[in-house]
Amino acid sequence: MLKKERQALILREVNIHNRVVLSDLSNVLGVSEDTVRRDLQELADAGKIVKVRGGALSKSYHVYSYQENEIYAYQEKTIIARKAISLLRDDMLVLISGGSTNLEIARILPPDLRVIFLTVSLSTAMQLLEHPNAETIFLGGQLSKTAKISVGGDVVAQLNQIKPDLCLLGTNALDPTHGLTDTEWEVVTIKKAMIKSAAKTVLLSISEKLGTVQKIKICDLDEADILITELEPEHASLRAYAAAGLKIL
Amino acid sequence: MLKKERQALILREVNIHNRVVLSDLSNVLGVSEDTVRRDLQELADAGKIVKVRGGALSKSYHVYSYQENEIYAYQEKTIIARKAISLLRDDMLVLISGGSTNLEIARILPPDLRVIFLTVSLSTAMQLLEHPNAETIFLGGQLSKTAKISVGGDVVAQLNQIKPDLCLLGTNALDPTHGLTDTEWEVVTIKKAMIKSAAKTVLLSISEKLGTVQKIKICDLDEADILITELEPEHASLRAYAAAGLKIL
DNA sequence: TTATTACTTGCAGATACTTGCAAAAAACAT
DNA sequence: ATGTTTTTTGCAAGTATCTGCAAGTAATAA
Repeated sequence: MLKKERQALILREVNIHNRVVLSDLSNVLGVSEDTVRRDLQELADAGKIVKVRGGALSKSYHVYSYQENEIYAYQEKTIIARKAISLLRDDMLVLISGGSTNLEIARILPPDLRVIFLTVSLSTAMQLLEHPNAETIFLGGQLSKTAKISVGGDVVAQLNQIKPDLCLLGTNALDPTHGLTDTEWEVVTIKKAMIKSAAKTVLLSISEKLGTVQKIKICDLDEADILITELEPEHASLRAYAAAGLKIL
Repeated sequence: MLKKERQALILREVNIHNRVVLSDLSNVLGVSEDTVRRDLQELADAGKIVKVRGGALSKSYHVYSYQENEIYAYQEKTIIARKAISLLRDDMLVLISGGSTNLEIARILPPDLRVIFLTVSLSTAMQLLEHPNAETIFLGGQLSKTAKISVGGDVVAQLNQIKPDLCLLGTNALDPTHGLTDTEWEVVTIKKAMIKSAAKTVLLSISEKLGTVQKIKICDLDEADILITELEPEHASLRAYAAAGLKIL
């Protein structure tokens, strides 16, 4: 059998069934596993499949790619993400919300970190799945078209039954006197439940959002524990938040 | 034998069998391998065949290679999606699985259709959220890294408590005698529960998957109700499935 | 931990390809 | 027809690629 023929057959198999196993291919094609492995490697190098240990997967299963340039204030969010990651330890149970900062956390999560994540956000979940050692549990429910997260009583009920070590909460608006606020009733309900559920709540916010207020209140600042921004902890604009009882990172 | 004559024979052989092997041609034509190699090279230079090491392939054989970013068999999947959509009615409760065919359904869903979707697939859910009138409920649980769907007992338990009108099930492998099969234990468990839960199950499959078998069985064909492929319902390769009790669309 | 499985690397035999060349064949002109 | 030119062909030497094996390493499972 010609090499190209063999590779075309492999590619076809991957495209039809989404995955192939190396040893199966070796049997079916009548060549050594080494040869199949090299074929898979070539197809992967050509970007036609995704090579994984013991076989290969169709590329369409990995279409979710996110373009860092499109994210507003990308630099700041990366700094925040790094700080947040420093709080994570192996075997923690971490509740994580949606938003681009949390997406960035999921993206740059150290590969060897073994954490169990609970999330209500579709995009955060998608990104977490790319991580080799993270386990991801999605709290299901009715999906909000705007926020792209699970909302509704079911989610709150599920949140009441768990006790995560940490909640990484993306914020919409944050103010020393008005506390944590947001725009959507459904989202507020979920965030309230998340904060109540977690042992510690970490607020993630770019400094631009400091001192801004939205229409619906989630909670006062003292109900959260840690605030992470891209600024130095001693920065003047953070003093009011430290005074409100938040630990600043 | 004249050179032109020889090349015409080679070209015919390539067009009929999609492939030729250099050594075979040398024997059949009674010329040295070098000569055949030069002939193949000329035909390749003229763009009539594709030269590969050890032989040559017909140009159409390479169709599979040149659809990089596109979904595999996109045309076929669109046809299937349209047929599946014809089954949907306002106010139906529809269970929908993952896979690119279901993604296409979600993408081309008529905007005025008011359907409640239940899904375990992250990407299907994402796409459904783009629809103005569809309500989407995500059945949460532990997420499978490979299939990107919720798996585990929780999901099965949730599925047991609902009675959807329709289940749109993307298939991996389908065979008249071996029934519906798949590659992953967790996925099989979920699909079983989906089929059991729904009043009617619709199997979505491109014709290439017909007659293929994977390692783990989901169910026999008679446990599903409708089969949708891109082929005409009367097509010969569908007869065995109709005989097994499936309605063909 | 150990056992197992998959992967990497290097290597050697096999196979296929390139190049140059000279003989054979074909084409052409006289 | 005959000789000349051009093209084609087969061969040989050297090179490149492919393939399977083996030893060692890394990742995963028990």
